[in-house]
Amino acid sequence: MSGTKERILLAALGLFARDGYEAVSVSDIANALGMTKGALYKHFKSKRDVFESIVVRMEQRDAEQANAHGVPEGPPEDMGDAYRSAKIDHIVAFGKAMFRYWTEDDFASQFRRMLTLEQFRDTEMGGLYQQYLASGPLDYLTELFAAIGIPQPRREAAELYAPMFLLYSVYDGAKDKEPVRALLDEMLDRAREHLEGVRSK
Amino acid sequence: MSGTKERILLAALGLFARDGYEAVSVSDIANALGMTKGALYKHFKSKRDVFESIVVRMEQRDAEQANAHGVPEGPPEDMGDAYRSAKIDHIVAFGKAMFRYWTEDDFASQFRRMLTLEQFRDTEMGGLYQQYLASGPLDYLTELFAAIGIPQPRREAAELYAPMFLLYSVYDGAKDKEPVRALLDEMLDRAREHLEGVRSK
DNA sequence: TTGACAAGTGAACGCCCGTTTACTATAATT
DNA sequence: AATTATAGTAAACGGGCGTTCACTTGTCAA
Repeated sequence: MSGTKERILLAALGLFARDGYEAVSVSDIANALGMTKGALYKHFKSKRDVFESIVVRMEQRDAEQANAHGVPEGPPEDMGDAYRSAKIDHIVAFGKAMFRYWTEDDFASQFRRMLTLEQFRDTEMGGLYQQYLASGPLDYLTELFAAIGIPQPRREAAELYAPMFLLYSVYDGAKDKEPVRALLDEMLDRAREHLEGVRSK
Repeated sequence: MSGTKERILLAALGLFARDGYEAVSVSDIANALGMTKGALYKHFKSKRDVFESIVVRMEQRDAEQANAHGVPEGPPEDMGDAYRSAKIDHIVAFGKAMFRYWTEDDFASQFRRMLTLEQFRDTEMGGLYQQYLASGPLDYLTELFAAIGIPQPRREAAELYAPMFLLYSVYDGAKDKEPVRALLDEMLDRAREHLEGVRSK
């Protein structure tokens, strides 16, 4: 038990997130930690093993995040306006927390960028990217909206998630991050107002 | 004049768009065309040269696209409601055309995915990605909205562009592309209705 | 007909890749 | 105190990398 395995994981993730898996050599990872590449093979059996351990680690973190901030299943039918309004508040707050998680948490932010770079390599990577960052969140929000009786739930889900998704990229390229966070909050607040104005059929 | 240079460019772009620049070897490109890598150096002086030629080619295509579908500068002040409404129609139609261009045009679609994979490598690549796909279109729409007196032009620009940007990624991962195009049209039409309801101050 | 040139082959160059191996030092267990 | 396990080094392995070079074609102008 020495924490070296963890340090290798984090260093590799940082490099994978900037250059992509193939462009990073085992020596690059080892050098970033001031060790030789031979030592790295005491902790991982291959370069691919490092990558896969990162994915496993993210799955663990994601499960924790979901338990902490997740939106539990609500009662399926006959809800009052006040209850639905509270639900909408909760979902929008959840969206803001998600944005901060994927931009400000070091591990999640780097993992997001790494997936972005690997998404077209094969169907497995494409699936992971979709699941974590594209159609996954979209489908999840669609179900939440459907469950509280919002009409056209997919369109509303896209309306809510699209600003988050766009601003991930704007955030990554922005020198000053603060206006991006502010714009995100403005847009999600406007989405919330819109949603609360929508009548369930 | 044999068109071989062009074929090399297209083959390389296809591979770069799937695997990323570093993960593609000169042999890969040559093999895709049934030639040896030595022949490739009769047309380009290095692997980097191939990449840079692709970027130059995209710049040419983009300039043509802008001339064909571009929104010219309108008269700066004192416009009637009918004129502003026509302007909004034009901008939204321009957005739909842009989406189809970046998803259905082979060259543009592959170039978009290639830039997505290279965006974090250095500031130059990051700049290109932002310019073509993230803050660039956003800033452009912001200026258009500001020019016709729409209040909070940046927020409205983000509201219009965000669905396009999200659906690029959903489109890439979708087995059936048609519902994605339909959702995009729905969302842009709703944005248009919203914009026409907004009063200029 | 000859000569220049354009386009392609295939082998070679030095270098770096991912991985394995032999070996060393330190720490923990018996 | 002797042994075993752990975590590291350094060198070597075969192979693929980007690039160059000597050489062969075919085409077209002089």
